[in-house]
Amino acid sequence: MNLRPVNREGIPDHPVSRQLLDIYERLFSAFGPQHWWPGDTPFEVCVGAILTQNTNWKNVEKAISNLKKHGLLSPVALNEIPLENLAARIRPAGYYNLKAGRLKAFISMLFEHFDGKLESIFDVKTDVLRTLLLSVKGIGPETADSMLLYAFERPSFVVDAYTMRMLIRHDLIDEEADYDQVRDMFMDYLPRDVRLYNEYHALIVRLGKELCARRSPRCPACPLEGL
DNA sequence: TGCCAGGCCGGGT
DNA sequence: ACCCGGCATGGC
Repeated sequence: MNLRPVNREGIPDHPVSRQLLDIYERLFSAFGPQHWWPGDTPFEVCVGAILTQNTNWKNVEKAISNLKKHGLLSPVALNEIPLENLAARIRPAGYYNLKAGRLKAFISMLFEHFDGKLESIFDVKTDVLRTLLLSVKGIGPETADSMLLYAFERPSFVVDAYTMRMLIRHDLIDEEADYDQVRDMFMDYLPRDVRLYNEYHALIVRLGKELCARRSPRCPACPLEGL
C-alpha cells in the first residue's frame, strides 16, 4: 500500500499499473479508439464540459448547436448575452438556469484573469490552472479535469460515475473512495500521457454507455469480466 | 412508463 | 465531516 510506482522509461512497474493497463487494453480491444472530445475548439470543449454535468451528451449537442446557430459560442458573446437569454438557448441540456450561471461564472473568470482570451491559458501551469478552475462556482473536479485534459491538453485524469462503478464492480477500489483518491491512483500508476488519459476516459464512458458500468443491470458480456 | 444521463452546490445534522 | 435534496430536459 505504501509502495510508490517505479517509473522505468515512462512505464511504471507495479501490480496496480499492470492492472490499470490491462483494463485499458481490454477496453481498447473491445471498442477501439473513441476520438474524443466531441467538440471543434477548446472553447467548445469547455462549454460542453459544463453543459454535460449529469446530463446525456445528446441533449448537450442540441444546446451547443443552438449556441452556434445564434453566434454565441465565444467568450465575448457569452459575456454580453443576458443570463435569461442564455438559459433559454441551452434549455435542451437541462438544469438550464443553473448552467447558464455556471457558464457566466466561467466566462467571468476568463475575463478577470485572461482578458477573455482562452489562448492566454495555455501558459499557465497545470496545477495552478486546476486550482483556478475549481475556484469557479459550478466547476467541480470532473468538469475541471475534463477541461484540463480535453481543452488544454494537460495529463489530468478524468474520473466520473462510470469510472467509480467500473472500479467498484471489479473490486479495484472500495465503495468509499473519493474523487481525488481515484484520480491519484490513475496518475500515480500510469504514465502522465495526455493521449493515454484521453483515450482511457473516453473508453470508460463508452463502456458505461454500452454495457456494465451503467447503474444496472450488470452486463454478462462485459469485456472486463474475470479480471 | 419510469429511470437514467460524462455533477455540483448549499443547507441541515 | 457527512448526508441529502434540488436542479430539468429528452431518450429509451
